[in-house]
Amino acid sequence: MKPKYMTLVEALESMIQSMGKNEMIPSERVLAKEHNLSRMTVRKAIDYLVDQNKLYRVNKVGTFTTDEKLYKKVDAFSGFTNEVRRAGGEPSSELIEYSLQAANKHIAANLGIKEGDLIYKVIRLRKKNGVPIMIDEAHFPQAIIPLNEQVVTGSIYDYIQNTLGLKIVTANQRFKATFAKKEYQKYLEIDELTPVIRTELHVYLEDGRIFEFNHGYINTDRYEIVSKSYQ
Amino acid sequence: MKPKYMTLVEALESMIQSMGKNEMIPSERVLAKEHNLSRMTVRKAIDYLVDQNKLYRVNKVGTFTTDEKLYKKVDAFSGFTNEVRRAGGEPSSELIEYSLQAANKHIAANLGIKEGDLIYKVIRLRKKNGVPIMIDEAHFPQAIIPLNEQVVTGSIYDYIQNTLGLKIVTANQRFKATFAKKEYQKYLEIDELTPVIRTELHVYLEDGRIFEFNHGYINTDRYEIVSKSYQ
DNA sequence: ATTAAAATATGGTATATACCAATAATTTTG
DNA sequence: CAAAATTATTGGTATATACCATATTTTAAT
Repeated sequence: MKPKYMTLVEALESMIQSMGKNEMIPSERVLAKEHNLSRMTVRKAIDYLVDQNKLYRVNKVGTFTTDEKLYKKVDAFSGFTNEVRRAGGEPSSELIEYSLQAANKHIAANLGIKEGDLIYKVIRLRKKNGVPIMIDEAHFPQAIIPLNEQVVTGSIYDYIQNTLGLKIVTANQRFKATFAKKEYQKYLEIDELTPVIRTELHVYLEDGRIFEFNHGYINTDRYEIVSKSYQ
Repeated sequence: MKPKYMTLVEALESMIQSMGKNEMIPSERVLAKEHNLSRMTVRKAIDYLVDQNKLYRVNKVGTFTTDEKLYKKVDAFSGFTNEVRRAGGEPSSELIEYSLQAANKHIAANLGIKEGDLIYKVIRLRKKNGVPIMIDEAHFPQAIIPLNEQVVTGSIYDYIQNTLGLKIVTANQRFKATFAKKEYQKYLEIDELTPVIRTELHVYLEDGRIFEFNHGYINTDRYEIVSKSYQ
């Protein structure tokens, strides 16, 4: 059974969708009355959306929409599928390429394996609610992650954690502004003059082995990278 | 007057400090009784710490400490000067503009203040080892951060923390690929076709007030953004 | 029309209470 | 001693209520 505040979150999300930026939403008391909820429950729903950067509050004035688009959390890495889902979206991916090949020097160095060792190369176009957001080339050492075509069309991270029982502990990510490869521009629905963020990602297992080396191109008009840091 | 849940947050923080990782803290009901608070107030304090990744909950079991110490080190926000220094570089900055002005609608919304409130606008070219890396426009509400020209040429963060005695707790940052403003291109030593990463930064004080809204342009050929995340 | 006072609305905090569902500890049963 | 049943404990959700301090709007006075 879905909690009531979650139902309200969804209602508010679609309301926000149809609003401009920095517009005020109805007050907590009004929302409570409209939805037959207590104000505390309404606050919980709003808390949820404030945490997601979709709303912000101004004390004694009101609660307003942000210019939030899609965003990517940097501080807790869980794979594209889970990240999009957590942000309240419906993730999907289109498989562009899937092959088993020998690692070249560059890939081998980034995975900490020997040149010539077998790796799976997986190129996927990632979408949120059907909208292309990023395209990425992932490389997995066959010796650690035995893939097959069925797994590749789903969430590889769920497979690694649940089926293989491996524990993912850290991810190092680098960001750089650049242009996308020509052959990727059509997938991302951009032209040759649209800058993108290129990510480079190394993901580690508990024992320190790298099981994924990934580089991707993000259309930041559709998917902004967000990071939250604490002191 | 400090809210009660904040007092509990502090008490819990020092408790966490003396505990190991993945250790269970007392239950909400016990904490409520011990501190003469209602359980809802205790939950609010725990919510705060969960959001900061210092605690995590397991439904029907308990609330536990994380291995946050490591995480904090990597992702802690400390301003450009300290960040460059930590990376082993020599930071410096060139003051491009410094003025006191009335906040326009956009700036006011981002700082959570009223349109027309006075803010300091500080534009600086940031360098690492004398090489221009990024340029940023920072905005500080005068009511919170009283600046002067001398402070602006040094580390504003050191001034805020040491002289004003304010506590910086969180920073939200967003990244987007774009091009730099024309007048900034010469400072960054790039041409009009070099993509940059645009950052947008909100920095928060302990009481939730935003004391800095900042947007900057990074020459990622010289300065890549790196993030490390834990699961 | 301007100014001043009053009323209203807002988010922020805090309490007390209640029930749920699943886990973990305890007790009972065989 | 082992298995099963019971009980206590846990976080999750939800309501109703109350008061605060300030921003905004409305009304009244000048």
